[in-house]
Amino acid sequence: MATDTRTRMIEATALLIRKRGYHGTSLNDILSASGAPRGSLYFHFPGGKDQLVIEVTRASVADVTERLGAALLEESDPAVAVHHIYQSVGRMLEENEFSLGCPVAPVVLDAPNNVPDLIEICRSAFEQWIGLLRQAFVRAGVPERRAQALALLVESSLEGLMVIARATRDRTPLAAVADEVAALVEQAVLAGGVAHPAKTAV
Amino acid sequence: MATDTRTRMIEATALLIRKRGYHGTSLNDILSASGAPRGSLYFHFPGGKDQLVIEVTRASVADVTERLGAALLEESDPAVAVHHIYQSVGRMLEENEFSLGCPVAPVVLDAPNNVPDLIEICRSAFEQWIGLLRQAFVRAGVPERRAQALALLVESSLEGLMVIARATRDRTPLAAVADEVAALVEQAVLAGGVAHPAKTAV
DNA sequence: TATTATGTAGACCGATTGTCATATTCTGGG
DNA sequence: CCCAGAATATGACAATCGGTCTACATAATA
Repeated sequence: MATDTRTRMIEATALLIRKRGYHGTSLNDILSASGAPRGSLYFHFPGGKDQLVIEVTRASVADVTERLGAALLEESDPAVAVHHIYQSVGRMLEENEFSLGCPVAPVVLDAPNNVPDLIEICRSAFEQWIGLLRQAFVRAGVPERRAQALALLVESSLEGLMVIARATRDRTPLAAVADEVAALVEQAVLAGGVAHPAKTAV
Repeated sequence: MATDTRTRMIEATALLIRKRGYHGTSLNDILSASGAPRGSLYFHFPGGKDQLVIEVTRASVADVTERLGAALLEESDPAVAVHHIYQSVGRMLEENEFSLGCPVAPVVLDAPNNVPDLIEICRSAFEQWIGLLRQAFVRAGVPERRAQALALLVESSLEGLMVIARATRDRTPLAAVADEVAALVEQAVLAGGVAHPAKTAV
């Protein structure tokens, strides 16, 4: 039974942070959302709110990492995989009426600087996600350097789109960017097997 | 002077919100940062914190809009202009030791849902910025639809990069994505004036 | 029954927001 | 030069909320 209360707390907190950020989520919110009594929080998380948020963020990141990795592995063409990823983010936003975003962004923008563990978790989250994307591109023949740039482009645009879509309550930007980026990835894959990539700008 | 205190409050709040978000910024923080006493806040902003944040966000958005518009006008080649924009965001991040981000994102992720004015300001901010980018691309000969997709890509990646760079305390992702996106814009400009979006212009 | 592991309740205290009565500064008219 | 009154500034105050902690209750075990 212990774990039940504990996991309910973690899940409730994960949702609330994605909705309202670190400071926007109070213990009262967490308790009423998880139906747990006040004191239980300090039994399960002696470190208080910070410890709870750290565990929540760790779990959320692991979840995203797993799903991102799976999505990239089940499609051999990374352009298709990338397209799927944008679609699934769009679906997630719509299903939650645009009130939910990335679990990491609110922590980065909102969290107190005096919790180094939390910042490290966020840093490593982005590193992992970008790394997964880069690897997928490399596997498809894109040169390392270009693969990294594309991975950054995909990850950053997704992160940004989650913010923009939340403000505009509109899913269509996701689709437009998905097309553009998928085409670019496709092009990089084709160019990667052949000569050298177009890298010059201006 | 009255306006002096008022503007100092607005400027202090703008900074704090970009650093720590809506809920992470307390009235005490604002007061001590602006050197104003408590009561003055409610004299200048009878609506309290919400009114203050609304005015602050409006001002910040106007500022960004103005600078973005100027950056896009002073360069005829939008690829170059886009490159400059990424650079200037990177510079801003570095100069502030990666503790500052977009003024709108924290409000979107963090703000209370019961202030519709605030949400509307954020929605319209993204609309304006994307519109400015789209117009610049259209002026350079990119078809409307493609221009919109590219504008979304630029804006979303910038927004995302500000979050990622803050977590990683690293400016290099900005440069990598800037190269990639500028090349893509260049390509779209070349293709736009001509016939069809064909192969890569190496 | 005694002891320990697990879970709960609510008191505590500082922080936060918003209000108010009073002080000070500014302004123009006599 | 002074004064009336409008505009602005001030910090003490109340109400609420937030996070933390200690004392208590229950269940399992020996």
